[in-house]
Amino acid sequence: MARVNLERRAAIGEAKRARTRAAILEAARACYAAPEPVSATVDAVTQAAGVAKGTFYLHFRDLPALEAELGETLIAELSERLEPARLAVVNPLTRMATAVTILLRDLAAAPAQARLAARAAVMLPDVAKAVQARLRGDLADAQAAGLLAVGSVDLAVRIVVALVEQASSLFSTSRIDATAIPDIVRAVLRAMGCPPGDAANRTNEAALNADAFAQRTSAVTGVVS
Amino acid sequence: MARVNLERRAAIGEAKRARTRAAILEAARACYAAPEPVSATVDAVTQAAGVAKGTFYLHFRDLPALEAELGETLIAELSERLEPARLAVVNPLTRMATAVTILLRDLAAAPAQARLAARAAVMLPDVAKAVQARLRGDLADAQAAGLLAVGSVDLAVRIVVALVEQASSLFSTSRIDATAIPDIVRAVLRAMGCPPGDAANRTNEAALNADAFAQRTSAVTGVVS
DNA sequence: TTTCAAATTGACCTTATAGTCATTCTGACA
DNA sequence: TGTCAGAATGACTATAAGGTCAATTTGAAA
Repeated sequence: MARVNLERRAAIGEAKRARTRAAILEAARACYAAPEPVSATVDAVTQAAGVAKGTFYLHFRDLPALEAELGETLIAELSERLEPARLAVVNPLTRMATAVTILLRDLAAAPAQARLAARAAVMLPDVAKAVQARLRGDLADAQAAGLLAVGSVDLAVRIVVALVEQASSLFSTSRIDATAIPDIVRAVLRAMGCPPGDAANRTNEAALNADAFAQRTSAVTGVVS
Repeated sequence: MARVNLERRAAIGEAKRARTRAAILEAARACYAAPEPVSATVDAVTQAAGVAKGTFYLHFRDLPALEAELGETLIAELSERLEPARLAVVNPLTRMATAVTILLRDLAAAPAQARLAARAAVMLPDVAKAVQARLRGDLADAQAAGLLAVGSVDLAVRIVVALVEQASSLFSTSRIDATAIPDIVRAVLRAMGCPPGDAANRTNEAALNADAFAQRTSAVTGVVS
């Protein structure tokens, strides 16, 4: 009887395995983004993915492990979405305003994504941390340039995060729509210390920047049902 | 054998009953205000109260029913704490700033109370609604007086709530202390549309108002361990 | 067509929590 | 001091969720 090539054999299942793993991740995204909070359980995820419960544990140690991976994906997507525009804007406050505008537009356009983001910010500290790191950089620059009225950069970061998270939560429940975005961005800038007129100007500039970098939205938001 | 007076008999246990009920409510407060989020379960509450599980169900239909009652108590306490100062301030934005200052000072002084408030705002929508009703009144007045840069009163309310909730959460984890309060109040006022200088003036005025109404703090915050 | 390592399955176990109820305890009154 | 309605108890059931594993299915290679 002919010998079986074990290494070859070991590679056979990889495609199938990868497909199942992706299905579980995708189902988890859908669960976390569901309109009424489906409690994110292993049973719910596996049922949504159409696989048996045991299969879950072949691919992830437990639910937190899956959440961590999902979080990394979200961070990568956010980064890919925001960095190009951020790199193109020199003034730190306008840069921050541009990123906030793009982010809020995406969230307004995709409530499911907004729900996912809102929950990720609460449940996945790493996602929040990664976003805040960039924000902290911008605000530290602003402080160095004498543009920041808030005493500590850390507090300024918290203020921006609070406003964006609130907006995200309002988008996710459709209590506001995209037309409120400039109002929110102006409020963020004013909170940072911009005089009202200056805040309005920067918000307009941020909107133009966001227009210029508006391509590829679907690549990010199209994934979630 | 002498007859027993049944109506009289029915009233016998009332004091005992009321004491047990109060103990359960108090234990629930402690659970919700615990440093690391003790999951609020019937078992946890009854154990903290030193009563058997069945006793809980003699006094409350279920956990949501207890939470609703706890929420009403919190609303009443907040109202008692904030209304006197609010009634004394004429300008709506300064009134709002005064209320925010008093609230944040209380929360800074009592982390357990801050934790309770932070969780109540998320878990007990009625508490949040009641507070927001007052806030909405102030901000509607401000809009009528042309003091509001935010387009909709509703959005303005959300912005203030977001900032106060973020602050509450930071107090509850001791990531900021009371010295940050003026910074936060100024940021709130600026977000509403006050020019930076005006925001600073109103914040100072609010601090003086808060000083004047600083009595009785212990009556509110002393309850929670 | 047969083989077999890997992938998958789902019944089963464990733990945590909600909620019930027959039984026991308590204490003011007769 | 004995009575007994009401208060309290805690063992009990039911359910939901995490996690395991012996048995079954899959599919490329032989």
